[in-house]
Amino acid sequence: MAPDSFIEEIQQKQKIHDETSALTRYEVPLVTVDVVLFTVQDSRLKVLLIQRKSDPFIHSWALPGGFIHIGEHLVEAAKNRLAEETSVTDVYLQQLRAFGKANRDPRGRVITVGFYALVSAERLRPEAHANAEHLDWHCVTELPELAFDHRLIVDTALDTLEAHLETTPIAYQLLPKKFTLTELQRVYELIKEKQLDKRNFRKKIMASGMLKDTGETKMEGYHRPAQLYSFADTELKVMHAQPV
Amino acid sequence: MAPDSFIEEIQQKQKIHDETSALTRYEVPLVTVDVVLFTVQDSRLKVLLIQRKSDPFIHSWALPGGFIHIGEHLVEAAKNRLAEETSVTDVYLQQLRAFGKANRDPRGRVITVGFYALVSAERLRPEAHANAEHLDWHCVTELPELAFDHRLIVDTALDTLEAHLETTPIAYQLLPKKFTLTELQRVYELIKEKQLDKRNFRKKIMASGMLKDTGETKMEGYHRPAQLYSFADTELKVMHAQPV
DNA sequence: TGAATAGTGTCTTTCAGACAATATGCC
DNA sequence: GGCATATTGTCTGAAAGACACTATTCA
Repeated sequence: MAPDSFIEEIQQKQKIHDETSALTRYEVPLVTVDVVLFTVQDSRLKVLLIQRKSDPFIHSWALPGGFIHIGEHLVEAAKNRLAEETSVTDVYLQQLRAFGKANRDPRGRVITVGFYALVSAERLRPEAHANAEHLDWHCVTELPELAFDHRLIVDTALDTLEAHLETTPIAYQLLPKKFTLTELQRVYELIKEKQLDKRNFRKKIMASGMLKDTGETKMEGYHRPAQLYSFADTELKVMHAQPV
Repeated sequence: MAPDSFIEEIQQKQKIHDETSALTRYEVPLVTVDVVLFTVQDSRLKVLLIQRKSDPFIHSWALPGGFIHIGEHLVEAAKNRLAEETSVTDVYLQQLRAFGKANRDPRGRVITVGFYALVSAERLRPEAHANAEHLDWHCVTELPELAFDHRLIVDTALDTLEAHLETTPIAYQLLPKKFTLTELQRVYELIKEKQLDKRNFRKKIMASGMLKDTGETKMEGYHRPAQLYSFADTELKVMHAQPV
């Protein structure tokens, strides 16, 4: 091979233009993060999806995410890619696991670290949607076909979320700061996908000591107003800094 | 820069000699797998560690593991690196999660996917130790200082193992095919780090339907022989192929 | 007073945990 | 018989689950 064309080829390879060139350049697996962001809207559990603008899977829906930069901790990478792609910040983030089937990305070898995130509808800035035509919330029960193995990641997130619900006070991450017991029960019912008994639910929640009565009430419609509660442990409210 | 030296430099960069050159070559995070291999020996829960022969952390103890090859699924990579470094094969493998603090490897940006593995002492070939002077089992209660963030990975593995013990029949992975109820109870006690009541333990285990009475007995010492059991679900005995 | 949701208590069943005596084998 | 471990059942307390009526607000 002539030195000139060889240099050219090498120089070409050395330059990263976009995701695809990064993928073909190296002989090592690349690493991305993908975030399954949940919220509750209109009494439905929803996931934020982005419609892809490029191949592969052009026009398909996919999870927000992207490549990890060289100096970023994993959680930071997840936060940053989510913020860049969706303008959503200050979410509760938890790692699921790594997803690394050798053929999960047709462009090359890409391992992704999946996260789930929770955000309450009230914390969502409407601007996040304004500039992003190809970004939308989808009910977890009516998901479109997803790009890559993102369906597996979403399903893993749903299972993990349900398991965490029983062991960790995370449901409030999907609610406003002050909420009624009925609203809290709705969140549990949506995640567990089954109806719960009102008396048993309240008995259990109140016994757990998670909640603090704010003394305020909430009127909505022509009926008895409901007590408003907040989560008792303010320590738990700060974003969970997990070791990664 | 003269073309010749440029080509030379590029060619140099293109060649991966060892882990360190791979680490300095790329501007992207690299990915490894690390395996926390547990076994029960002499009534102790032990972890397999390797003494490092090179910097960083030279002479420190570390988990078996290594770089993921371009075509390997994650689990395959874990199996292969474990086999290469320790000659141990046919283990039960389960992913923990990705560990990716930006500074966890002083050589550069390395993200590792942690696994835990279970192997029964009887399945361990003695040869695995013969050729490997720098490879040894360590009691989980008396671990030396570990390289990198491997202590965090081991602690995560212990927590995960304990959690899985309650939800999945995995304890038999640490036992011979046929075992006594007392032996099974020892495994539970070692992992949970507390003593269990013999009657309550047997009641629960037998109620779960996990076990099958082999009809055989085991004599050991001058006392009543114990019944030998095996795990009932042969499906569960095959190595668990998880989606990655 | 009618409509709509908030709020509350009892009974039953199930599961976890404390607890001790008998059985079997070999010396 | 003595020794060592295997094997077995009852009682109690806690938590989960089934179940129905009263309270409050406004039109």
